[in-house]
Amino acid sequence: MPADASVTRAELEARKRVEALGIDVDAYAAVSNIFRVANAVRNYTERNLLSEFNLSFSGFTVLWVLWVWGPKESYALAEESGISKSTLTGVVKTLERLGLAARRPHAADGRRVLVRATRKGASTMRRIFPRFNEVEALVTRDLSAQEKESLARSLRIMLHSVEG
Amino acid sequence: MPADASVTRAELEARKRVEALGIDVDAYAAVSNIFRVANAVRNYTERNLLSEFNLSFSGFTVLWVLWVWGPKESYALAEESGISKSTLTGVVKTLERLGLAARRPHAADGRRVLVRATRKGASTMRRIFPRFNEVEALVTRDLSAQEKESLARSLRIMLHSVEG
DNA sequence: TTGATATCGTTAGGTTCCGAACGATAGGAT
DNA sequence: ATCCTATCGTTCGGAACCTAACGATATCAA
Repeated sequence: MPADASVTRAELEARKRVEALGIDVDAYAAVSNIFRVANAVRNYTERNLLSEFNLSFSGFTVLWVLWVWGPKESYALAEESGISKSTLTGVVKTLERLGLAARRPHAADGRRVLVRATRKGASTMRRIFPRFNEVEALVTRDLSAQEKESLARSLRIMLHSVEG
Repeated sequence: MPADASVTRAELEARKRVEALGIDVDAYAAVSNIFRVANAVRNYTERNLLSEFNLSFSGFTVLWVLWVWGPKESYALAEESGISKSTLTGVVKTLERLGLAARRPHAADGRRVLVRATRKGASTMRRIFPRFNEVEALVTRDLSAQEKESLARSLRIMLHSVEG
């Protein structure tokens, strides 16, 4: 059975409601479906994988960034993780409580703090990430390699537009 | 100047870190960029548009659903908005405080509650939605119509995979 | 009619999340 | 040396967010 790519009932209803307003329907369809998918994958992952490790999606993301980039200052870590620095304070506290991350003062600048993944944090990521990627593979299983690449490419272009 | 669709430095770093783990890189690239874009657009919209109306992104989404579908029971409203029913209770409280939504008991079933957009809620949506769509158009401005359609199509396929 | 079971929305408890305000530190300028 | 300003991470207050548990209502069987 081929995968279903038909427009959902919700989308049709929405279009009917706004079609008199001079709306860019293609832009609406693209963006609204990004939110739907992001939401669905996030919830799925939190329930079926991250809860096992007492990690929130943000906690996972922050730990992931530390794992990939190595120790990072708070501001840059928040930026890269897509959360505010005040939120980061709380998330890092939780990671510290779980023994997955640690803080240390900057050698030369008393204001700054360096956050790093602990050995336990790194080994946890090595266990989680392959399973996270299994979810990524699962949710993209009905896309061809070419479709996946095209999807990623379009999203990178959008990222450039919204961040620029 | 053509839009930039090159792989970001963050992505390259991530690939280096995980390439020994037998990872599906195409799936990773597709999914991780969905999160990045969703996050960026959400934050951008909350700061530059919704804050003007004291609305959170969830508040906007719930009100949007009510506007499009008409009165809805709590469970269905939560489902369609992509949040849990307990979260919905709080969001609807906020919308009621703002005078944008109202609750009424179900005629035949004492357990159920119907939520609807007020007149003020509807008029607020008529003001917000065109501007929200402007943001959608902005963030997709460097995609062709065909690329936008293809993007939405791929996302619908993914939604089907993760929700099925 | 009563009792067991299911369903609906809310509450409870705890984490995440944000912007704004705050202290502490840094780095110039004079 | 001492201001002035900028920057860093934290705290604060309030909303959003989840799961689990709860009361109220509904449903159906005995």
